[in-house]
Amino acid sequence: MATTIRQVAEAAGVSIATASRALSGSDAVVAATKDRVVRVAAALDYTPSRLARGLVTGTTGNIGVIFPDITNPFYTSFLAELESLVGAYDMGIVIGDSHENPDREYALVRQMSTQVDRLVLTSSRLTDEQIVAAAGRLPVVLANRRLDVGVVVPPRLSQVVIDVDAGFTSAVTHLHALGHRRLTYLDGPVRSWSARQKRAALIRVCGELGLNLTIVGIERPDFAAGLAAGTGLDTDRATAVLAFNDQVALGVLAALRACGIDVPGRISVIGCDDSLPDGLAWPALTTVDSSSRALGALAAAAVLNPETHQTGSVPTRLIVRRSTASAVPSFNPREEQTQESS
Amino acid sequence: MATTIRQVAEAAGVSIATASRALSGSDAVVAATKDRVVRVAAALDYTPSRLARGLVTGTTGNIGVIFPDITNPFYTSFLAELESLVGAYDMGIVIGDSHENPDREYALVRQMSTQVDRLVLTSSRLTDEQIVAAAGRLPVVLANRRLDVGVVVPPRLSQVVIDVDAGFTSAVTHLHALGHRRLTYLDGPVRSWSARQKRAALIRVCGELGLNLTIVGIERPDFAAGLAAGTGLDTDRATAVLAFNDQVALGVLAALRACGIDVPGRISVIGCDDSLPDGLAWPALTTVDSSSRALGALAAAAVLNPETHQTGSVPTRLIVRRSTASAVPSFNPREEQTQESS
DNA sequence: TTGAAAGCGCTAACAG
DNA sequence: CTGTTAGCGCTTTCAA
Repeated sequence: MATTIRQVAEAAGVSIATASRALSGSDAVVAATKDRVVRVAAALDYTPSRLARGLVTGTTGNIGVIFPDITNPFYTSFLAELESLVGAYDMGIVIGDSHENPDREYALVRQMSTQVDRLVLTSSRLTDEQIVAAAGRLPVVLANRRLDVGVVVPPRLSQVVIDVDAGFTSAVTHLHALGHRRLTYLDGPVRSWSARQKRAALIRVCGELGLNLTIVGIERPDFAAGLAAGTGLDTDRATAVLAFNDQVALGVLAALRACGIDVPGRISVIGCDDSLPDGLAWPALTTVDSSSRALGALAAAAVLNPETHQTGSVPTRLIVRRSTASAVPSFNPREEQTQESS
Repeated sequence: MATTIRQVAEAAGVSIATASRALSGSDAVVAATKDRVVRVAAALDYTPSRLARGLVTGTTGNIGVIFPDITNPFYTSFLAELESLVGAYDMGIVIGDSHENPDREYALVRQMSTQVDRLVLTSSRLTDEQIVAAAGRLPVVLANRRLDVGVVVPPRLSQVVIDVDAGFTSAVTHLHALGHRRLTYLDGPVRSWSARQKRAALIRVCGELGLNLTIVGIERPDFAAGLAAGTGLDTDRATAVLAFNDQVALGVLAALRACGIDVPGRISVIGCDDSLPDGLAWPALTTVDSSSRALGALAAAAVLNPETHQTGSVPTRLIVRRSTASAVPSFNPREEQTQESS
């Protein structure tokens, strides 16, 4: 069994209360005693039980983070940033992977709520009601998701998001200026709030500029899905492809390369997120830059300051690289098509 | 405040002991009572406190996992696999990122030891003594690391590793058969046990086959480092490059492509690990396949069975793809060089 | 400045 | 079958 404070107290010849005070740096204990206790504790390799402390103080020193898929680099870098910032206050981090399953996510929320001080829900697949309920148990930070307008936001619920509007507007404007008129969008997960945001922005801008938009659903927003989508791509239907994220765009790039379709000569490709190290994509990928690290930083700030309701938003902007160029003159121009989705 | 078992007991008109028994599925409760308690608990949205339960039972239902760098996909997929397997038993997962810092790692070990049942140390940068000390506090699973021969292994310490020997032997043999005689190796982190293993295997095989080996140290085993190393590569010194992992190899590939150096025409490249989705690398990367997912599965098995000391090892094998080919005849053959390291 | 005692929420003997 | 009681390790009043 591990050393307890009781053993420390006995070895130091003081009461448990005094030992506790000495160890927690209370000023209500004389220096000599304090020193002795601290020394004894070190000698005994004493580590205070977080469980016991948590039970009495009501705070555990842990924060919980839940993802839909921990394999996705978007969440990994989010987590890395959050960890760096929060870890400095020596708080522990409890993680949970919902595997995109709302039921499992809610089970995780309940399980965690008894052992963490605050909860970070990334791209939550829960309903607004469930999220509000969770916020009733403990302070919650919603990341990459916002409650619907009209839902009353509980006091201890913070929301940090990525504002895709500017970036997507630039992306489509950029394509339009290059002469593109038909765009295919590879959409994100069905339950994803951010996917909905991106889709809405896209539909709006394409409508304004008069671009024909084809929306294609994919299974998971990863490289393999992009590869599959890129392989079956109808190059007659569009001269440009925009992907939900960089992983998917990378897959598209690989597929087109394998098919011998030139990028950006025959078709232009745009990604989203900054998850890719510079030089990985070939050709270099034009992308809507939106840092999940920055989102992690925002979440960390909200976590560390749970009393004040926080709202934050990460800006996006277009980074133009090699994968976009002028649209080729259409060989067999078709009649105008209406927007469709799958 | 959250609902406690006491409130459930009162509302159901039973003692808290009975409530506890009913909720934990004990058979020593009559069905009617049990039903009533369970129903009341559900109505009150009761969630048992893991802290309180842990304090009395001595088991928390959590496992701790510590990494040197959670950003590295090697650990991400390790974690994903571990999580799937362990999560099924609804155990929680507490993570810690040591940032390659042994002091921080040991602090994490201590902090975690009071709130998890078992600890998984991946690629630990601790000393053997520290690891043995940790195993004295709680069952430990060492992943991607093994204690030095001669160190007595404590009863509750399991060790799971990747056996790089076969894979690296094949890799060098493969290069040798293609006519390569000069090989550059991009080495892994200084404190890494697995890097030492790979280096040792390489030195041995190169010695046996008579290949000239140049070992180059890199900072972090990631894409950027590979890019840097690839850019400054001395193509006179070697006709083949072997990288510590696929991330680094990918960087080398990108650098050579940018420099207009043909792969595998001018130089062959080999990676390590299976962290890359198929089709990502261009040209397709010949690699020493070693699954970190498989390592995660081994770790999960050891975690779930802590009483029996476990030892496991993931096999490796060479997967030949496009990035390796015959060595070009040397234009300016130099005199034989001896092995060196940097 | 220190100690005694209460109690955080829960489980596990031990009686009844 | 159920209730009473005694803690798990710690912090925090309240007295001394």
